[in-house]
Amino acid sequence: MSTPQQMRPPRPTMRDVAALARVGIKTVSRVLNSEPNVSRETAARVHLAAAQLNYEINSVAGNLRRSGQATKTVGLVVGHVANPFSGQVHAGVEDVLYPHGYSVLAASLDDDPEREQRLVREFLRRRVDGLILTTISHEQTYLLPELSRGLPIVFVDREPGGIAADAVVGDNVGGARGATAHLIAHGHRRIACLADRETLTTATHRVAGYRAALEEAGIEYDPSLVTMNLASADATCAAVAALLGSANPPTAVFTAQNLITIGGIRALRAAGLQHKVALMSFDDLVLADALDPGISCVTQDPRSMGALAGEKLLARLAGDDSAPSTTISPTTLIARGSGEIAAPR
Amino acid sequence: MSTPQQMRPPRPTMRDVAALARVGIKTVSRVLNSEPNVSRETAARVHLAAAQLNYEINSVAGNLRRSGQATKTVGLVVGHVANPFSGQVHAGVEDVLYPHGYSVLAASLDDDPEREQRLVREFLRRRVDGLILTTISHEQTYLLPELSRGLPIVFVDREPGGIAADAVVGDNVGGARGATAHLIAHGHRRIACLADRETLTTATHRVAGYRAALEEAGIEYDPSLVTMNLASADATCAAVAALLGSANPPTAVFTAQNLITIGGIRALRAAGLQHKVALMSFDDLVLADALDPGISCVTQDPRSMGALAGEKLLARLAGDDSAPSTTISPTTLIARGSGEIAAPR
DNA sequence: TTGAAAGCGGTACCAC
DNA sequence: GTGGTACCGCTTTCAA
Repeated sequence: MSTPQQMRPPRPTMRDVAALARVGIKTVSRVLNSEPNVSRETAARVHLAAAQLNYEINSVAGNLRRSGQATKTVGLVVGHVANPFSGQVHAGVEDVLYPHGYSVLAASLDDDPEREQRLVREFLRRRVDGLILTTISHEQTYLLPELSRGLPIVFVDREPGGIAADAVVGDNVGGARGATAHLIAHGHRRIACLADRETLTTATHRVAGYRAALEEAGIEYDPSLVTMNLASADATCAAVAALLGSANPPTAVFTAQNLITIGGIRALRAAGLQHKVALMSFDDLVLADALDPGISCVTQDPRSMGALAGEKLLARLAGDDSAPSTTISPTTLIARGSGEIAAPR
Repeated sequence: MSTPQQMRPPRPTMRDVAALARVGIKTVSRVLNSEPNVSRETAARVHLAAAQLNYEINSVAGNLRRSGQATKTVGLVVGHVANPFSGQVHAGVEDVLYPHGYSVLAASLDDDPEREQRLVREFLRRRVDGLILTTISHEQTYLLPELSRGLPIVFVDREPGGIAADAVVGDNVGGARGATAHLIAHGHRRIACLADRETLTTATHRVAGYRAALEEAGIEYDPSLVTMNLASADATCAAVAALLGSANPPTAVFTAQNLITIGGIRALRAAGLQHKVALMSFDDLVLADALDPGISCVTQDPRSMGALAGEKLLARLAGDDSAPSTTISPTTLIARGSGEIAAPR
């Protein structure tokens, strides 16, 4: 079998259209790009020829010569395309960039730090005009050459390490503090905190918010109530089960991420304690209101975070060269029942 | 303010690397593409120069001249990137295509039929090597020229209309029949069916499966129990509430899509009937097992559907020119409680 | 082993 | 209004 491409009829080029319309190639270019100074009849002939050949302009070739080799493409790296949070970020980015003619090359880390650099490298080879990144590795100094070259890079959800760059993140400290304070307001003093990997600023900031709330209430910090590096719902379920079975169990639980919340819910239900032990989640879940009790949470707006990141990128693309800034997207507390269970006395 | 691009230091080209390494440009190309017939010392000089300049090869320019102008890019259109189902499909596609060097341009329809053609057109302009599409418009004859040109196109989740092309879909008829038969086996004879827009084959096939199960059991079809064109959870909630309040209400409900299921759950709970009226869902939901009762469902595997679509595309890309085929991905029935509520007698 | 020249499919610039 | 020609950054071809 020979090369498959050779068996296919070749795609028409501008030259083919020009020949059929009996005009110069430059005139075809003018017509198809809606440039001025073409007579109506000539334009009509060109459009007819293009339609007959089913010609579609080749923007890849065009962009090669065009202004500064812009490709009108941006690269988006998210934690995992299958995670609803990532999907919302993607949607927000799309909302903002598509109307401006940008396409989005999307890829996911799959929770694999190795992939981060590989994906970015692939995007650079494709000469994307900008990058929107959710990172997983600890630092991003490998991006320094690109940054100094002026490539717009915006981080979303997680702040970059080792470099100064734009970022859009949720109010991790404030949200966690609010959630914890909410539990304290309902009389709890022994509050467990379950969080993600400590290489992620999202996780460390949420734990920091938790501690801040304790401190403000004058409650002593008990490290045995805090478990970090939880990477799955199952691991969380086991961790919570262990806490509940301990000598001095918590009366409330703060789960600092959506998968972790699922594990926490499972553990409480397995122990039959879902109406006894309070639960506050960081991030919302579908059907969280249909559970009994409903799951109280502080929630971010990932779609708006994606949109904010897209807007920041557009601004940079348009020449904004102000100092890098971090935008903090607010969180909202939603009370549904699980967070309002009072502490026993 | 002048054009921002002009203020940025220009990105180095192969010529810059060649000059610094004092070799010809073709030698740089050979080294960076790991082609044979280059001396070790020359290769070392080139690598050093490339590293000094932070040079990254421009695959866009390269692909312009390279074999058949392949761009190593595929376009993916999904229903909505923010929908977990779409995210899973995306993940499956990525799993298969990335190891083969393809990048994925992803875009979502946002439930807007208008967007479908615009997005496809944009992908064609970018000369993607293939297309994986979840469609929303009723027919896709506009793709005929591309199909006859040999562009690989694989439909996923929903079958194409008016054209013969590869497709990967769930077992909509079989899954719906199984779900309905499950309810019948628990004594139900008045089973409501709530489904999506009738322009979608997924919706019509699921209703067909529902009817097939009734027929097999010798139950007469009652059109008043079937509501189609439900586009949201809220609309479904209202529709179910109306059915429950009618003179001869259903004893069981089959919700034929995940958003519709959410509406159904809300309606049953609002009426306090979640333990009286049985519910079977098409597609699973996060936390469906944590509800009381747990939500029984037939579930597809969207990630595997995405992967199957990716594999079909790879085969076409490799020259497979067999007749278009439709792959049916099986469904699994998961019993959790809501589907096993017996009919009153 | 190496490199000069042509060309991929368009756009920029400048004559006509 | 129209079109020729150089050229974007790379690969291909072919000669040295």
